[in-house]
Amino acid sequence: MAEVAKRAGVSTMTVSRALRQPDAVTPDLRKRVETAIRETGYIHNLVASSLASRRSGTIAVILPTIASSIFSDTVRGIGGVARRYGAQLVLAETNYDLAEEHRAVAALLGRRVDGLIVVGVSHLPETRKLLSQSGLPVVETWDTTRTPIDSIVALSNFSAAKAMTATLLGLGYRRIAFIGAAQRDRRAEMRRKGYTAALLAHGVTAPLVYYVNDIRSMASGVEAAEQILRSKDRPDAVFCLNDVVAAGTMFALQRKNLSVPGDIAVAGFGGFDFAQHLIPALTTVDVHHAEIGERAAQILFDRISGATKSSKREDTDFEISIRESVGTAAPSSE
Amino acid sequence: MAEVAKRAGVSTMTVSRALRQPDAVTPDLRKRVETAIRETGYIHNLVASSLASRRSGTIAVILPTIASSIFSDTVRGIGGVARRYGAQLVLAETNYDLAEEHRAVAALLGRRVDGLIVVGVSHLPETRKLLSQSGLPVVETWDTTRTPIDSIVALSNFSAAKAMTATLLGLGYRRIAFIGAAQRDRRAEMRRKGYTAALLAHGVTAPLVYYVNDIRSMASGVEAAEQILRSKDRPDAVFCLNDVVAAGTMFALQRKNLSVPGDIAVAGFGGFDFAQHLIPALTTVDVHHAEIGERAAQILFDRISGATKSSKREDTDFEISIRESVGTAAPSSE
DNA sequence: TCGCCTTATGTTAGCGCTAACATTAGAACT
DNA sequence: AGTTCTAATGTTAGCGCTAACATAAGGCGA
Repeated sequence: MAEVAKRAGVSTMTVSRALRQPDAVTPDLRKRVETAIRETGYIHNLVASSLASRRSGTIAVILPTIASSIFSDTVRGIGGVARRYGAQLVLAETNYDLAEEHRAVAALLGRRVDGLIVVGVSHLPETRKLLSQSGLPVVETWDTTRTPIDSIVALSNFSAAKAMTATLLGLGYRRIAFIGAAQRDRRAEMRRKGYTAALLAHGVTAPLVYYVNDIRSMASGVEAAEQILRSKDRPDAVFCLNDVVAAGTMFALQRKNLSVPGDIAVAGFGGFDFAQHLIPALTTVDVHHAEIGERAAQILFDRISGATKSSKREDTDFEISIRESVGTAAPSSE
Repeated sequence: MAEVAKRAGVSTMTVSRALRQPDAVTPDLRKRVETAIRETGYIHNLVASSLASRRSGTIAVILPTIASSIFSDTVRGIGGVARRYGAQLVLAETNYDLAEEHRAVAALLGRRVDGLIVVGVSHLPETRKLLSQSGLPVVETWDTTRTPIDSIVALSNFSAAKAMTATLLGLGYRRIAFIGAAQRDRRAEMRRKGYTAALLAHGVTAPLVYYVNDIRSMASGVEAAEQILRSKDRPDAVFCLNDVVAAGTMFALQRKNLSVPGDIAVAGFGGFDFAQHLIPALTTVDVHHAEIGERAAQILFDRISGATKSSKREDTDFEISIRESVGTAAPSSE
């Protein structure tokens, strides 16, 4: 930087300003600085800049997985807003593991990110402590709680799953199974509870719940289908914790010569792009992925810039999209 | 850090060492430092650490998209190796845009990453310059070239596509169409060329190429199917530049009442996890995604640690997986 | 024309850590 | 016991920037 300054005949401070707030520098000088930068091939050292300014221009996004497009639209939403604010995203993957989440949070705080967007509200106590003590803005997403760490863009997995289950009941399905996550995952668990609640509200007291190990992979649908077929009293509908598993289950059932929705209806959760294209088109709970990301990012940058002082809560909607994978249940023999 | 040092009764240097190379400190002191860290809630400032040590412990991964799981297994492969080396990943998405790639590279060099893994070998001249002048280890992947910037984990999109096309020809298909990318994308382009080369080698001089806009989305398959149906002499097979588009095309064709592979065969590229689960199971060029990531990361860390001095080239394999979406062409009337 | 205000640029002193060297204590030998 | 070596810890001097203040230069009204 010193060399650029010398070449442009200015102080390093002017170079710094030309880089960070071009408007604060006379056009003439700015041009000279830019020329000098080009000639020397200088690259602004953002590490030193972060240390001196105590702002890294970086925000952290912590999510369970980057596989299967589950959260990629949320990231896209965040990315769009981040670009407007000239911030860079650092993604960390936790693989649905709270200990890994803790490690990621610690590392990112060490890198002095300006704020964090986290998927989920379930964290280790020490992670919560770390985040709240850091004083940084934090936005939790994709789940709901009465005690967020800071701000939250909430989605009620419970209500959404309950609504889908109620819809299936309304269509005449009676033996509705739920495919949940064997691994600990609060969002999957809330969906299961929403499912159970809808059944109970309808007087059905015997939920049929099966679990799969890897909720990111369609292969789990094969597992699910096998469990379903082994059960003595076959369900007439299956509601899966997400669209990936639902698609896998739907295809696996068809491979076992069951017709969907003729013999068994299938519904998913998430409203992923691919769901509408499958044959049969997958019924799902449509969640506004990108919007969640955008709103979370907006809240975060409002806090970072100081425009907002207090934590904020926003709720997001969902829609039940009934497609071909769900029909109307034949009048049952009950 | 000064406070931690005082509390533990040591110098800051000892704290630094306890943090960075625990083995270089007496167990007794180490324990005292760890206690002090816990009591004070101290978080190691990696920004200052990076500045002082000139190493950030961070590597950049630059990819076209994080959507649709196209590169997520590659990232997973990189991540596994990075963890072993205690490095953190910073992901940047370019949306298949070289100007965005340039911006990402500039920003990441500014953050003084220790090395970069890039998808693709096609870059703006200034990006190439930036990367080679940086002196940092760079590993290009997922494509091949005789003039890599530094190291490369190569995959011949040309040969792979050629092999798939030859296989289809071998199965009796004669009017094979190719679905390519409307946007500029070297990997897609090389696949198209491989397709054309195979046709030519077989005496077919009239390639049938269609283009879709968004190669990350199954919706593009609908576009593709429409174009195919509009063509006056319908193809008997379609080879798509990737599995996502192939799946979309396959379903869209079926919705237009064509049977796959009865009326038309469909093949994809990539060997994504979901391909085998679809109905019909999707024929594809199987690429070892995770392996590409692992090998690229291994090369990168060998360079970063100084174990390797010179750039390295590794080639990766592919396999043709014929599945249900491709059968045997009925003896044609030609 | 003078002083006052505004805006553009420069100066100084760190940001919080670690490289490199200096020191010290202890072990191992004669 | 004295010497030499080794390993553990401490000291000093930055890493490359920018915050905060200081200064200089121009603009404007009276």
